[in-house]
Amino acid sequence: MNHSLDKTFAALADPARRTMVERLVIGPATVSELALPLPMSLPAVMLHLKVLEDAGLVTSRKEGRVRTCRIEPEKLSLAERWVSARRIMWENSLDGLKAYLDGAKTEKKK
Amino acid sequence: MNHSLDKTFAALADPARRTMVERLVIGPATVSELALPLPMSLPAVMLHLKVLEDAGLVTSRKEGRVRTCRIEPEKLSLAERWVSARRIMWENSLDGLKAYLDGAKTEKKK
DNA sequence: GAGATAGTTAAGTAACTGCTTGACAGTTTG
DNA sequence: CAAACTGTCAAGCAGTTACTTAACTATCTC
Repeated sequence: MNHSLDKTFAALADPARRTMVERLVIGPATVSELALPLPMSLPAVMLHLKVLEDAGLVTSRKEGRVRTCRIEPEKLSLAERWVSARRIMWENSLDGLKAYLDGAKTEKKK
Repeated sequence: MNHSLDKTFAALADPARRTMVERLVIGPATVSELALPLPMSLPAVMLHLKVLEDAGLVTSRKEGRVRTCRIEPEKLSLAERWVSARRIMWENSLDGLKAYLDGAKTEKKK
């Protein structure tokens, strides 16, 4: 469980991989399409793809000589839920409540 | 901007650091308190704390001989927003729409 | 079947991470 | 002041990450 979050967050920590994810949320893409905007060699892109697949964020299938990649959004929302749960916990804490109220006050001042 | 996300996600990719964050959303804590559940030396915890501070997820202040750490939730919600924006994009894509409808169907079957 | 296309493997390298132990510094407390 | 407490610095080490280039395989297209 935690191990899964490790890999998900680690995968998202790299700008090249986030760029790949940003492309894939629009729809499936080939390896070359993913590589297009990235300033690196194809083998390097393959390694990033492997990291994303290992994290379960992306799956791919090879048909003929083309590998088509698509996003796997469950791991994405797993990460989202972890973060939002912590933010909510913080909002329910005294520390967070105070900061929230202060924030609301300065918001009004605007 | 992207650089900030790099550090935030990288910081969250480590279980020790997530444990520290989980402690801090409850309220401020000292370095020793953060170290208590972690299976490592104090200097190691300091390094993790440095990573969290570098990412802007945590701030700390030393009073006397005690360093008190507290969470800084803005970076947390920055990461949250990046992920949720991508999930929403995916849901609006044909790929995501299809998967969503399929999901709703299997959900009904239950 | 020759050549272009799309991807893969291998080998090597430079930099970064995550830890350790040991020595040390500043701050209370008895 | 001496001892205990809380944290910090430094050196060093093992393992991982993020690439590179070069060579290769498999698949289409003409």
